[in-house]
Amino acid sequence: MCGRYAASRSPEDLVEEVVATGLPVAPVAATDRAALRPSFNVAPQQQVAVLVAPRPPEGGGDAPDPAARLRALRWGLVPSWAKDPAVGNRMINARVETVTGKPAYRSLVGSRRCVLPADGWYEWQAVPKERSGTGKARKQPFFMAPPDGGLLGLAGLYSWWRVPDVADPDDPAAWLGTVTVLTTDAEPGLRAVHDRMPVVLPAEHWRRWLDRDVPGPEALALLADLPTGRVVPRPVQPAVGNVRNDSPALLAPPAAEELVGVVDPTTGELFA
DNA sequence: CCAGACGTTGTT
DNA sequence: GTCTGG
DNA sequence: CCAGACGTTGTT
DNA sequence: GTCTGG
Repeated sequence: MCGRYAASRSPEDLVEEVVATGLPVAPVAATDRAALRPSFNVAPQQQVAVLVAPRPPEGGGDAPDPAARLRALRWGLVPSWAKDPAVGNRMINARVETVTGKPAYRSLVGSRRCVLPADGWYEWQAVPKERSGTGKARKQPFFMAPPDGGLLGLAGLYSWWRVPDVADPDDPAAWLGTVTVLTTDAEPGLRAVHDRMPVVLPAEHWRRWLDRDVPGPEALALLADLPTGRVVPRPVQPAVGNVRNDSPALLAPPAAEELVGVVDPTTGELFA
């Protein structure tokens, strides 16, 4: 499901676009700026741009800073009890149906919710070998995105904790920030490619989803009955499979011969 | 009780 | 087959 | 998610 | 940390 996506906007453009939705966002910290490289091929274990809640009031009685923050977090959640950060290799997704029952995720639902800004995400359609002209099993990548190029917000959970081995709290290595993407059943228009998809949260829900004062169950209720049809699939270059490839050319339509045996998800028929 | 996992996807 | 690296 | 490795010794 | 498996 969601193990690869595109996020090609600069941090400054992201902030501007999110502010335009009505959600205040603080300027990007210099330390995060360098990590927030625009990319057409974002992969697990990389630093990704994540919207997190406004900073809670510090000390006593101060009003909270109302602005959300755009932070760089590592994709692949590492819970604070993890002895080996390699557990994050497997925790790139959390099923929304079961998230409240999972030890690795349950505690995050109440106060560590986030939004991952994205252009769209990639899914690979399995092409059975008997259908592909070559007689070999293949996978054809699709890009799922709004036709108008609009910004998506993927619902996620994150973790942020002090690494005890590093003495200096000002050392960037003294803190580990990681994130996972919530997944759900694919909407009907996408199921011919893949049966799961990330939870795509409309911009009008971002503020409450991020709000630490909104209890977990109430926040999860925001994810029920989300609108469908905003995202449409289109076949793209197989080169997207290698994360070292990163350019807008990945989104070009493949040659017709690449699509032998591939089901057009918009019609359910094979590509001609 | 301690030891060990803690996750999702897709596939034959 | 399974894990790591990107 | 896919691509690519899958190993050890000793050396700078 | 917290739950499951033994």
